[in-house]
Amino acid sequence: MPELPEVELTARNLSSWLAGRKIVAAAVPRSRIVRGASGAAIERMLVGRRVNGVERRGKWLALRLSGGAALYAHLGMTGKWVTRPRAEGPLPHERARIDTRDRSVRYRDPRMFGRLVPAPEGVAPAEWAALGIDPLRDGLDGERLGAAIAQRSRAVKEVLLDQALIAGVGNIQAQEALFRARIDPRRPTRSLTARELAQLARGIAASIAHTLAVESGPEISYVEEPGAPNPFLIYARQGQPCPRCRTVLQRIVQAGRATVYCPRCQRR
DNA sequence: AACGGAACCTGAAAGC
DNA sequence: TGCTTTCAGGTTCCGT
Repeated sequence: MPELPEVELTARNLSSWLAGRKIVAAAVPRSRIVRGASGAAIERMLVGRRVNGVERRGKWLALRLSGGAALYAHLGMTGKWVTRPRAEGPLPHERARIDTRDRSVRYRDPRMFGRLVPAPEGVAPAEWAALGIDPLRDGLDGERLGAAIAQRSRAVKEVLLDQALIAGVGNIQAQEALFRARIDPRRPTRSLTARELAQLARGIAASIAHTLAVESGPEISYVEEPGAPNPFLIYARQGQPCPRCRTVLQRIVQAGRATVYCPRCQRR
């Protein structure tokens, strides 16, 4: 279940697998992942084209193709791009495959919340165009963060999940960043001081950098998967002691999503 | 306009 | 053991 760091690592992997190479075959069976187009249309767009590069913005990916075309992709909750030998058969929940002369790249997605959006003329889908500041691509400091979110009255944790404001932060990164910044997730966003906004911007950057460092590799594991380690400071650690002050971490629900926080060292 | 809640899906873990 | 419930890091849509 990917957020900015996992999508960034996916973009790097896809780039190393595909950039500069020609697509010799593609298979995109009909599924709800493909909307507003047919799988066959995606196959036609891909085959014969060269992959110029892979771009990420927020939780979206863009495969830039020769001739000005692009394939936009979102991983949803359970989407994952992996590479396999061309001779290997379809993986469980495989929704697409892209083959070069010497490798096969597969898209797996059990829950099918992901998306594949063809753009033969390169025109980005509305979801891509609507994305806000990307902390990794655009850089984020207290001032820019404040300009994006400061007037909001909703809880800061909920506002951080709005992709139109800050792109790529999801339920884990929001919790981790607020913990690092020592800010209570329930605080009305507009109550944050300039100093706290600066701390939060640093917290977001630090959490993303930490996640990138610990998760990099050709098969990115998501923390909710069976047997996967939890590399996070507080995510899903309710009931455990705070790593900073040993107070028991609490779990609450905000806008239908779980939030874990330390009631002592995250300031109200 | 903004908000909460349900919906979209499957699979694994926890509960009974 | 096996059935039921809950939960999951995604977005979107609908009613208020």
